[in-house]
Amino acid sequence: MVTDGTILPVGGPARRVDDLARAVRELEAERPRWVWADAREVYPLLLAKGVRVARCHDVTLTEGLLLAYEGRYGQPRSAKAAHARLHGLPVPDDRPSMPDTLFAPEPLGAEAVAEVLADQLRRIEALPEPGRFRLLVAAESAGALIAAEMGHDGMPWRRDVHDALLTELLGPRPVHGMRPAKLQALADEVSAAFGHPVNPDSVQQLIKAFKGAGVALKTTRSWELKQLDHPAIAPLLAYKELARLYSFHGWVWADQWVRDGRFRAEYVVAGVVSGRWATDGGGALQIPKVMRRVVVADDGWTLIVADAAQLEPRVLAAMAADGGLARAAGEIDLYSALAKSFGGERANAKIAMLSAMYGGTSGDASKLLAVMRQRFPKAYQFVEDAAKAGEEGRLVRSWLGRTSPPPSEGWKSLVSGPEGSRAIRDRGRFTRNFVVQATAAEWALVLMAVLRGRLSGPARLVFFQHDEIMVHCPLDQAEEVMAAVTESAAEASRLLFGGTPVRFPMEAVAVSCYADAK
DNA sequence: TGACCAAGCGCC
DNA sequence: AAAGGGCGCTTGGTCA
Repeated sequence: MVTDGTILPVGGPARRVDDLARAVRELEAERPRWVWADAREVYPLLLAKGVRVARCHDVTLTEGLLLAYEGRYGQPRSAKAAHARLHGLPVPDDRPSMPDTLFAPEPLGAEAVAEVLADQLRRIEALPEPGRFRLLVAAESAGALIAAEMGHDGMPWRRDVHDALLTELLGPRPVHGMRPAKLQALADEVSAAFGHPVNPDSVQQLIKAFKGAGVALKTTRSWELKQLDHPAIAPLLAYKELARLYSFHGWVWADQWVRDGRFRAEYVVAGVVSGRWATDGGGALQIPKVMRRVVVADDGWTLIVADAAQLEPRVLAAMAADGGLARAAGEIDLYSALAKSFGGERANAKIAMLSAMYGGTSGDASKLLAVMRQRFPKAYQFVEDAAKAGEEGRLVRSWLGRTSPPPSEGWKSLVSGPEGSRAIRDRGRFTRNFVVQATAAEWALVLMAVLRGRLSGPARLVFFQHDEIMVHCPLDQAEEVMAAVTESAAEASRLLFGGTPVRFPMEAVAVSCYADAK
């Protein structure tokens, strides 16, 4: 627990404090922007003491953004490393692959952090679009606060409902090392269908067993299995689905991750190169939809759930300033609005957009992409340029300046070899997708930062999944929180794209159970 | 025994 | 319904 530290006011002398949490609480009344080396190390300790802050500048996250922009992706980004670089000293390695050096025993002094901050602000001002990058830094730093708060507050998770659901699907919780009854019954059915014991968790055993039954398989992916006709298929598919539920989000998982009626996830801000969040244990971003019925608001409280509709194509329309696409993106259902350009077929419009953003080539994609190129030339060109940059080994950037990692040495050597064209295509698909995914991620980050600032009283953000948010609040706050969500979406759009005609609809619903949100 | 990889599939 | 970019997480299986 942090009970002492140093506070360095702007322009003033450093002040040692015995009780850092208390000092922060008192100074927070003036709404300062706290600068700290790493929110992940500081903020959970403050939250544990009941202290929350409105704004911060996270030096580590900012250094990561700046290094990537400068083409130095992957260099140590901690405040300590940044300080060492400034002074030409040996740089401590703080990459995730070096866990034992992640938390330096000796923290950086406040004066040194201030020095790194000043350097960062200089580097930001020297960028071609400092205003955009400042917004990115503010949103990323707000994300650090939100991630820590969500980990602290937790999403409501009813263990009794969870247990009932698992028991219904799998049978009662088994003793250690045993399969639940229904899972074992399915495994027995699979073995019976082959006439000998087969472990359905073993790819090797399955492929061998199918080979013995005259069925040649390259993989045991469910979509491949579904095309086969064999008595083992049905129980095997059922087994795979339930086994995943059991091992990923079963009783053992709940023992580890659910306490006091809350699932406390460990989010990793900027854990994905595109700026999406990742998780460090708990799998908060991969909770199966069937588990949503376990997320239930407290008595007298409600869950406000909202997701941004068709966020990525809207982001593309706004970035590319494509008039036609922007007009379609002024509608609630973008794909329906596009349908008439694609022979009246909404599904075709969707394929065309997704193929453009992800680099798809299968099926009807190329024909539909030709239509896209003709009808929405600026949007088409925007993603083509991103793909070309990647294929040529160049960097690409999001709207606010988050920058893709440079190609690896391995890629560069691959390019001239026999696998070269494949490597080039893969890299093009990556950068094509990066500009859209990264900008969508920063839109969502800005939305959350704005929304967090608008929440009052006990309302709390408790869940975030790429383009979807959840707020837990007392019932009588439901209306104001729903309005705040919609207003925050509009504000995020304005902050990123100014007066774009593109709309970013974010309809919020109030439900007592997450499963009722759709 | 532990480290590491591949397969597979959940989410967006 | 999926295609396809990004992830996390578990199991089985191999190798030192």
